[in-house]
Amino acid sequence: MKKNTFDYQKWQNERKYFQQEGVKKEELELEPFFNIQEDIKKQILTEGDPSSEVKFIAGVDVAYNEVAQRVVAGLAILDAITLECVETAICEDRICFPYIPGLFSFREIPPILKAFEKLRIQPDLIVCDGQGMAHPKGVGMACHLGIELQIPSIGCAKSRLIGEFEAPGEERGASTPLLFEGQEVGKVVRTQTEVKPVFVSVGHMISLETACQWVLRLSPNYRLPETTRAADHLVNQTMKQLF
DNA sequence: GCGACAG
DNA sequence: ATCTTGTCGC
Repeated sequence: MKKNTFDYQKWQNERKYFQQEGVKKEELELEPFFNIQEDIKKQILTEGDPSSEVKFIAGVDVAYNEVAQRVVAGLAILDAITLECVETAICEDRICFPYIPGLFSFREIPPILKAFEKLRIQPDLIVCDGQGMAHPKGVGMACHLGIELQIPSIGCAKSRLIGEFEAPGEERGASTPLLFEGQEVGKVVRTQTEVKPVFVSVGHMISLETACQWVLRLSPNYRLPETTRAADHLVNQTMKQLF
């Protein structure tokens, strides 16, 4: 089996790279990706409170059709005050990377960046449907995207990837630390009373506390932030219509 | 060696 | 992620 030498620039420019090479998940050389994650990790800023400047917030989500090998990445820009969707953007493309826990961002970021290019409004904050620093190497997709775009970002995942935690209180707003190797890498946050909590972690240029405040503010009526819900609806609707 | 494992 | 019916409730 020939080994693939990974070129990040090429990967970003030609998202069909792996598909063209016919690289299977099992024979994928992981070291190059770990090295990229190491570089990204050094750039992560875990402090910041952009709240006063936040006018627009981007929700990000991606839908897949494995059979057709197609992917739809979607962005929903919400007004930070009214939570109304003021702009959307999508990118429909071929799937370029397999799903591998820990390397999730390499699968989702290419089409997401394409969608960002189509945006008229530049958001002041990004909420991702996945982990930030609550990741085996501390570099979840929210970190990767935040670094790539140099925009404050939050990871808000529906389930756990790493770490241990105690269940938070049943009341909306309750939270407990998510611990990994002796460090607090995120928070388990109850966004709705007696509803399964979400996993919040820092992406880039924001503190964990501020990130949790935003997730709560963005989830007044449902378990997930309105940003994620809007983006989710957008990509599912688009994929459905596309078949 | 045996599970666990964001979407 | 996606495959999938009905059903309970506001």
